[in-house]
Formats: sequence, structure tokens, C-alpha cells
Amino acid sequence: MFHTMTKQSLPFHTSTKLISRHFQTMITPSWNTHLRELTKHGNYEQCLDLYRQMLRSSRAPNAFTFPVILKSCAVLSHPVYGTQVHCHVIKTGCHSEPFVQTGLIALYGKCGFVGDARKVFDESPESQKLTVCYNALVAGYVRNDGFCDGFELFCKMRALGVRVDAVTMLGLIPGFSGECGRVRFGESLHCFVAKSGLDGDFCVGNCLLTMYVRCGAMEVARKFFDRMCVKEVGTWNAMISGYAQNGYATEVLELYKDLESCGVEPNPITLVGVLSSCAHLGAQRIGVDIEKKIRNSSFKDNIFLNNALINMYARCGNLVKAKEIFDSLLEKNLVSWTAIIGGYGMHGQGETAVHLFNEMIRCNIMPDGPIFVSVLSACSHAGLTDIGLDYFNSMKTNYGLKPGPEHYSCVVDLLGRAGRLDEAQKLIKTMPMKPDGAVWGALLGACKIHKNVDLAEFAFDRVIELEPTNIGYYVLLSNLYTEVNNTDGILRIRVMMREKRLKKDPGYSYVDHKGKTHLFVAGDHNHPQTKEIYAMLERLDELVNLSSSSGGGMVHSERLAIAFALLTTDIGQDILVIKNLRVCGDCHVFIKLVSKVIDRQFIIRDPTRFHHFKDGFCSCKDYW
DNA sequence: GTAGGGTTAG
Repeated sequence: MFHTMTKQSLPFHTSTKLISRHFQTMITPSWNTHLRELTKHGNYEQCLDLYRQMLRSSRAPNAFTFPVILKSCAVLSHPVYGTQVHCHVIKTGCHSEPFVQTGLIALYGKCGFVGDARKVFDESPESQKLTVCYNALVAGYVRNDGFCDGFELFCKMRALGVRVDAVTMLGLIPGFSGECGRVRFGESLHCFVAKSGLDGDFCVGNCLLTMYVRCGAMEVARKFFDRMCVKEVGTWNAMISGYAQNGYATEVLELYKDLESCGVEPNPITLVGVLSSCAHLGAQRIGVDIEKKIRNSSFKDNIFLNNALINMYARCGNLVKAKEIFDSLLEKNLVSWTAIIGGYGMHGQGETAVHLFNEMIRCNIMPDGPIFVSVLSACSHAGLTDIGLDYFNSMKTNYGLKPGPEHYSCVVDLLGRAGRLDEAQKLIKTMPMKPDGAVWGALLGACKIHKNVDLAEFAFDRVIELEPTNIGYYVLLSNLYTEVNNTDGILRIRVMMREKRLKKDPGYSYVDHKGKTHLFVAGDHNHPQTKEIYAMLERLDELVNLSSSSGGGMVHSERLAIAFALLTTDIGQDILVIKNLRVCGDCHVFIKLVSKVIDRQFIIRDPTRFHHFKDGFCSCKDYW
């Protein structure tokens, strides 16, 4: 990997020849100074390049050279070259130098060779092992899934009386993240940190906060966050990203407002978290403000931010804007493609999604697992069943990718929507892993569309075994029973829900109109324009019934929302964003049909939960 | 003149 470095990566804008002559006259300490300067400014590649020149000039590295070089290897994750440097260390007799040993332990720990790190650690005499040495190994263990070994070493430090400091905690704390069950251990570690007086370090605070977030203990995390005295942008980021990843989108937007009012300057990481929450809520207005901020900033070309913008606009239904940003990107990565393809897919434009995917392949970009989820679900929403199946098969044969349960659930959905329920069932039987809730849920959804009660009951039993509190599945089966007039079934589900104390939130749909968000629930009569809305709905139902038998898949609140939207939006407006409509085949058929009849284009965004509403309809709140 | 750590983006 070392030979890949270019001459351009050398320091100074002079020729290699000149540099060589310049450095040949130098003694080792001068080389060391240059090397140190380079790493100080984060120029690790150049540092290694200069080290190579040093060797070519027959200048022997010393105990001051190696820590710098090992650090560079560690940061760049160059284990192969790092091992070569280890040989140089031995040749020059520097292997017993404590600074060099620590560098080696850190290098091996960072590159995943924790066994080698341990070897170096064990070879070092006990009297020479200081806190830094332990810290490097503790962090090495924790990073490489060796939490128990790391914790054991930490206990040994305390038993031996080796000083434990903030950096020890920074290496150890991430090991307490993960499953919810560990949050108690995390809290006890937190107690230790506080007792030791190490909680004053804001890095340790950030680390503890992230630990709670990763445990999914959001309330504990928030309490801790509120109590933290020093909050720098990283602290806010840990909390914002934590909320965003755990689906607390409204909390993210609230926290972002707090951040702004505290005068903290957000960085790209902050904004990515906020944009992803805008995407979830359909809060395009805030997204637009953030885009303005980005365009006027130094990070306007940040690929993560641009991808987040594409994702936000696409999910908010503004595919034109999403595509505009996508096209303007000089550098597109797999995430950019996934965002735009997913966007077209979720709005029923499967053909465009597939076309873009093919274009991506033509550009020699290797697809990965997540992009196949976007492509497969695009195919299933657009009814491109066989194309979707071909893509699924190509995952393994053309790209060597192993389909995960998320891909199987897409294909079950794909087959199921097309009415190929037997094949869907067969596919589940041949899955190389245990089917998860989403797989059985997809089958259940398909059974609902095709009114197959027996198979639906079978899938339902499986899915509630895996996700007993997911109300959606109970509602799905109950709705199917309603459609086939199975009163016993409806009652049975109702009893089950009561026994499990599951309560369904009323389904609602909403439409943005002139700065107000109008919200509808089934059978809603609260809206001031109720009369006109119901008249319009009647007309629409008539139109749809005349043209096709489809359209029955939409619930009442959705149809009310559409009727209202058609009544109120300005003539000449060609894009209408209707929110919280379920993205399903029937829904798209209905929308397409209506837009054809009234000669307007509809964009539909995916379902979302929105907490800030009153009964009936709500006015524009802070977010819109 | 040197060394150890964490947060982050579909």
C-alpha cells in the first residue's frame, strides 16, 4: 500500500530530487522535527512518504522517530507497513523504548491485530507499563469486540494501582454500548466515572452520552444531556444523531432549535441528523432553510450533506429538486444513488428508479446491500415483478452479495403484491435465515390485498410471535376481516388487542395548504369545508369506480385529504404534496387515475408519524 | 523533540 503514494503527496512544492538532496544533509533530529510537523497538521500520508525518503537517504530512525511513524500507520490503518516499521524498530534496538511500545500497541489495536498488541504489551516489563500503555490495549480490546478482556485489563489496572484517567474511560465506555440490557452496567460505570472525578472531561461526557444512546436509553441520555455543564457541538451531535437514529424526529427538530438559540454553530454532522428528521416528518420548510445555510457555508460540497438533502427532498415528494441536486454533484457515491433511486421508488416511479440503477451499473459502481433494498422496493411499488426478481437473483450471481432478511421481505412483498402468494410462501421456506417480522408482515400485507384469509391468519400468527406489540399487523388482519365480513375475526382481534393492552392511534392524513396543515381522520366532520369535501369525495369515488375497480385500498382519511386538496389548491399548480398517504399499489393506482381525470400531477410521500396535531385538523405549527 | 481516546453521516 505504501507504493501507491504519489510524488504529489510530498511536502513542499519542489521536485523529489531537490527534496532528497535537501534531506540528505539532515541529521536524524531534523528529520524527526519535519515528521512531527506533518502529523501535527494531519498530513499522515506525507509523513510516511518522508519516512521512506529518510530510509532511502540511509538515515537511521531513532526512538523519537518511531512513535510518530507508528501513529501515522495507525491513523491510516496501514497494518502491513506498520509491521515493516515494527521490523525497523527491532533492527534499530528501539523495541524496549516505552514510547515505541505504546505506539506499537496502539497501532495493532487500531488495525484489528489485538493479539499482536497483547504480545508487545506482555513483552514490556511491568515496571515500564504506565497508564498510556494500558489505555492503548484497553481501547484495542474494546474496539475489536473484546469487551470482557478490556474490562478485565481495566480491573487489573485498578488492582495494581495503575492510575486510571479520562483516556482510559474513553477507551472503555464504548464497550458498554449495545444491547439495552447493558444500560445498567453503563450506569454503574458512569457512577465510577463521577466518583473518580473524571466526568469533568467533556469528551468523557460525550462518550457516556453516546453509550446511553447506543443502549437505546433515550430518556436517560436526555436527562444526562440536560445536566451536562459543558456542551460543545459534538455533544449536541451525539444527542441529535441519537434521536434521529431512534426515530425521534420531532425531538431532533426541537433540539436543533435549542442549539440555535444557544448560539452553537452546527457542523455538517449536526445538519445531516436534522435533515434526516426533516425527511421523516416531511418538514420541507426547515429542510429548505438548512439548504440555504449549507449553500452559504464552507461545507456546501460535503457529500454527506448533499446526500442528506437529496434524501430529504425525495422523501418530501420534491423529486425535481432531489434530482437537481443529484445531477449537480461532481462526486456521487453509492449513498447518493441509493437516495435518488429510493426517492423515485417510494413515489411509485419504479421505471425511473430502475433506469437510474442501470445507469449506475453502467458507470461501474458496485452496488451494495442497501441499494438493492431501494431497487427491490421500487420494483414492488411499481409492479415490476419479474424485473425485481431478476435483480434479486443478480445480487448473488453478478455481485457476490448475500441477501439479508430485508431483501427477502422486499421480494415477498414483490411476489405478494403481484398475487404470486404461493411463490412468496415458498421463498420464505427456502430462506437461509430465520424469517423476521418484516418478512411475515409482507406476506400478511399481500394476503390483505388479495383477500386470502387462510394464509393471512398463518402469516399473522408468525408475525405476532416476533412482534407482539406492532399494532399495524392487528389492524391489517382486522381490516381484511372487515372486507370479507368476518365478524368473528374482527372480534377476536379486538379481544387480542385488549388483552395485550394495545391501543391504536387514529389513522390520519394531512395536506399542506397556504401555510396550514390540514389533518383528517376517518369520518371527519370537523373541517369548516366539510360539505364541499364530501361532495368532492363523492365525485372522485364515482370517477374511480367508473374507470377501474382499484382504489379501494385507500382509507377514508386519505380520501378526505385528497378531496380537500383538490378543492383548495390553486389552479395551475402542477405538483401537490399530500402527506401521510400509505404508499401501496392501490394508492398509486388511485392517485394516477385521479390526476389523469383532473389533469394534475400528484406526488405522494411515505407514511410518517406526526405528533403535533389537535383533533380534526390542525393549523400550521412551528415546523411547517 | 516522542505515546494512549471518543463523537459522526443511507
